[in-house]
Amino acid sequence: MSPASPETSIDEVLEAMRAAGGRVTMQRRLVLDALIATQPHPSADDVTAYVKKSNPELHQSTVYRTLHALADLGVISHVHLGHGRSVYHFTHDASPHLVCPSCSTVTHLGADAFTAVKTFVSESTGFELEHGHFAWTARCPACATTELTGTSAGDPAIE
Amino acid sequence: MSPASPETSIDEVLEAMRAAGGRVTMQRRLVLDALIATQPHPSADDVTAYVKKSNPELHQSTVYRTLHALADLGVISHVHLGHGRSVYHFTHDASPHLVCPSCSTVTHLGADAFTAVKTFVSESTGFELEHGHFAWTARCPACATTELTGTSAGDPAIE
DNA sequence: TCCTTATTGCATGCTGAGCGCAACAAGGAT
DNA sequence: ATCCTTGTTGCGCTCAGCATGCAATAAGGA
Repeated sequence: MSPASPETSIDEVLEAMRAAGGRVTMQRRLVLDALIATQPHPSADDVTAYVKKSNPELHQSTVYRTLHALADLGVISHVHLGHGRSVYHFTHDASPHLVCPSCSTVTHLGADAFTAVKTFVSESTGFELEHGHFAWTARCPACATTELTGTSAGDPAIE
Repeated sequence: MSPASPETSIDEVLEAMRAAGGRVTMQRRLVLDALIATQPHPSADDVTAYVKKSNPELHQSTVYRTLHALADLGVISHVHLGHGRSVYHFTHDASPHLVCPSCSTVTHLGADAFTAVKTFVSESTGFELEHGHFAWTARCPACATTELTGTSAGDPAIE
């Protein structure tokens, strides 16, 4: 997949971990690999599954711990998509995730649009919106037109 | 607590359940009571705890099932606040919940502000924002001023 | 090369939520 | 007022997602 921006270069990230007193292990390299390969919206399970395809012995808790370490480093963060599910993305993705309540498709609000919204909310309420931690529910254009009939009914793919 | 708006009148809601083919039971009345008493941001556990204070024999799964029934009826909906936690609110609260990443305080974006944001997003992206299912992360004014120093550090009260 | 200590793998634990089933009861029909 | 259908309840169990204690292992500075 696209090597993404500078700070997602695997070696750079690993170097940052080392600088922070951590250690560079094969497992962490593999998890980072998988994280990049499974972008843009992998769950912890997705990452684990990807790694295990080539390295079945790598344990799930190692993935979770690496994910935590990366989050502590500020390189990635996770977003809750509903119920237990949450997905991981590189921090430089600076706009909210949008989840369609009908088809569960995950997209991003554009950074520009987010900035505009953020500014508006900040000026009118004093709250500083952040794009992390939670997805925003937003019916995608396709579903919005398809389901002009039912108001709140539909098929709640996301709960 | 405040009896809230018309459709949160307990009897009215119970009548709606009956009209929908459901049955009016003491348990449901108790859960509704608790739901109102514990507003504005009760978790399923909060509701259960409240009910059990006076009716210890009412089982937790009854609470979950009643909550589901009320959600099916469209009377309430739940919002994910992070990890496992989710809170229930009456559907007429028509704006997103805001959770401060520092102090965990839960508030609402005003309905007017939400409408403005929704319109903007709809016109610029075609996505129809909804206020349900997920809270929005927003640093509250108090924390925003307090933590001018740390950019993304702070104390992640919410993960 | 050595030695400290971060990390791993495994098993186990935890929390929020949901389900199957038999007993029970709401409430329309009689 | 009584009956009978069928939605609900309480209980115990399951499940998914995530975390953690511990002994063994290995990174990497000295």
